[in-house]
Amino acid sequence: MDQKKIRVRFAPSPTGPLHMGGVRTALFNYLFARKHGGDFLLRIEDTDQTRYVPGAEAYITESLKWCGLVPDEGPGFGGSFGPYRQSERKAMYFSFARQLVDSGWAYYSFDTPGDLDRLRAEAEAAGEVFAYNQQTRGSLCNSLALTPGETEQRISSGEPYAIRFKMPENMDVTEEDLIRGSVTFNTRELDDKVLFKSDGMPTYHLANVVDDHLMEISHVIRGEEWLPSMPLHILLYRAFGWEESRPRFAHLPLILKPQGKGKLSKRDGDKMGFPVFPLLWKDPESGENFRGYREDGYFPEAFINMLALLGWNAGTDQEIFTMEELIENFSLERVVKSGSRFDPEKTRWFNRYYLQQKSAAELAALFMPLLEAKNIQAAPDKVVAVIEEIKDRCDFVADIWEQGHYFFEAPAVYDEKTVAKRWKAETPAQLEAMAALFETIGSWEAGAIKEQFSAFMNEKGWNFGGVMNPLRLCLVGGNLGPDLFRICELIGQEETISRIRKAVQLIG
RNA sequence: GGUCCGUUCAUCUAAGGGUUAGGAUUCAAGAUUUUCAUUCUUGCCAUAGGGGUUCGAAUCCCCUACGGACUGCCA
Repeated sequence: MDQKKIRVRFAPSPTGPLHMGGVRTALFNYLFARKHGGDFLLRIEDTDQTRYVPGAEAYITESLKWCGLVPDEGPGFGGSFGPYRQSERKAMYFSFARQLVDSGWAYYSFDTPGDLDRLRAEAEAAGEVFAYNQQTRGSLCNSLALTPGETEQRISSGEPYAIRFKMPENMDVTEEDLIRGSVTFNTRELDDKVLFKSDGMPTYHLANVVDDHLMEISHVIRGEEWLPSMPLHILLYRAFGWEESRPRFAHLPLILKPQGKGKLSKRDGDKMGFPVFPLLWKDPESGENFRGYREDGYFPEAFINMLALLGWNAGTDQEIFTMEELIENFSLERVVKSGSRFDPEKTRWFNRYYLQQKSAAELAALFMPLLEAKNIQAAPDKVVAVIEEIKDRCDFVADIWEQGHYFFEAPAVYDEKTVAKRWKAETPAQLEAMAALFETIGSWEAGAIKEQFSAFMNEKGWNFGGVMNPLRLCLVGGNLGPDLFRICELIGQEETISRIRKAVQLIG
C-alpha cells in the first residue's frame, strides 16, 4: 500500500472569534502534520451567508500566527489546492450534489423552512421529535414522493429546492476512529440531511466532503461535536465513489467549563474571570469586548503548552514542552477520550514558568512599553536590575508593575495594617536619625548601606526589626518587597532619604 | 425523547490483568526570607455504584447512575 501524503486541515467557520477549543483543534492538526512531514491547511468554511461576521477570518489568521500555527496552505498562505474559502468555490458544489441525485443517493426537496418549522412545532406539541428521514420523506414534498413530471414542473418553474441525502435504510456504518476506536451507527437512526441549500450554497456536509477529497486530505481531526455526522460523511465518500482515498477520522474530546455543566462557551470568560479567546475580540455587532490571552499577558508558548496538555500527554511526567518537543512527541493515540475541564490556575502556572525562563533583559524589553504608557522615564539598566530583584514574584509581565511600582514612583499610600503593626512611638525619631545617617553615606550600594546601617543600629542598640520594617514601609508603602538595601540602592540615595522624610511627615 | 461518546485525587492526567494507584496544579503545614513573595520539604486527596470473568481487575464483559455531544436549508 503506497503511503499517501499526510494532509490535514483546520476548517473553521468565520462566524465569530476562534475560541480556545478551536485553537486546540488547530494545534493538534498542526502537530500531527508536522510530526509526519505533512501539510497543514486552513480552509474557511463560509457557506452560511447569514452568519458571516466581518473580521472573523482575519481574527482566525492572526490567532494562528500568534500561536505559531502557520498554515502551509490557505487563504493568504498560498497552496495549489485553492481557493481555500468555500464561498469562492461555490460554483463547483452544485454539480456534485446533482451527481448524487442522478445516482439515486440524493433527492430534491421542496419543503420550505417554514413548512419544516411547523412540522417541528407540531411534533413538539405532541411530545415528539420531527425528523426528515426514511420514515417521513415519503409523505413530504420531495422528488421521492412526487411524480417525475411534478418534480420536473416545479424545478422548471423556478421553485426553490434543497437537495437532501437519501439515507440508506437499516445499514450499519462502522468506522475506526483514531482516538475512540470502533464506532458504529445504524442509518435507521439518521436523517436525510440537506446537502445543498435553496440559496445556492452547499451545507457543511457536502462542502466538507467534497473539499477534503479535492484537497487530498488524509486525516480529519476535529471536535467531538462532529462525531454524530461521521456516518453521513462516510456514506458521502461512498456515494461519490471516493472510498478508496477517503480520509481517516479522529474526534477530539471537548473542553469543558472549569465549574458547572457543559462545554466551555464564549460567555464563561466574563463570568469566571479568564479569557476563552486567544486574542482580544471586539464584537462588531454589539461593540462588546471579549478578552484574549495575548492581551491578558499570556505568552503564546504558555498558552499552547497548556492547550496541548488539555486532552493529551506524552505518557511521561513531562509537562513543559516547546513546540518542537510537542511535534516530536505527539500522537493521536495519546489523546484522551473524555472531555477535559479547563483549569485557569494551571494556565497561570504555565505562564509563570515561561516568564521565569526569560532573562531580566528580555522581560525589560516587554515591560518598557508599560512604563512608557505610564509616562515614567527609567534607565534601561535600572529596569533590568529591578526585574532581576522581583521577577520571581511575577506570573505576568504586568505583575512587574504590581510588584515593583515603588522602584519607579514614591508610594502614594501606606498600608494601614502595616502602619498599625510596625509604626511605634519611637519610630519617627529613629527614621529621622536614619535619614541623617544615609546622607553621610558616600558609596550608595546595598552592601555599604547595610554595613553602615548595621553599625549604626548596634551603636544605638536598637532592635533591627523595629527599624527595618518601618523603613520598608516608607520606601515601598507596605510590608513587601525584596532586600531592603537593594531597594535603597535602586531607588537612589536622594529618593530614599526623601521618602523617609515624607513618610515621617505623613504618618507622624 | 432518540442516537452516539465518555467516567481514576477538587482540577489536568499516568498505570493497556499483578505498583504502597504515580506526576502536575490547587490547597494545608514546616523550613528559609529580621518583611512579603519566591524557593525547598512534607502532607491532604481518587479508580461512580452493582454484578460477573480471573489465582489476581482501575484495566475485560454486563447492568445502573451520572456527565457530554448531536438531533437546523448553522458549522
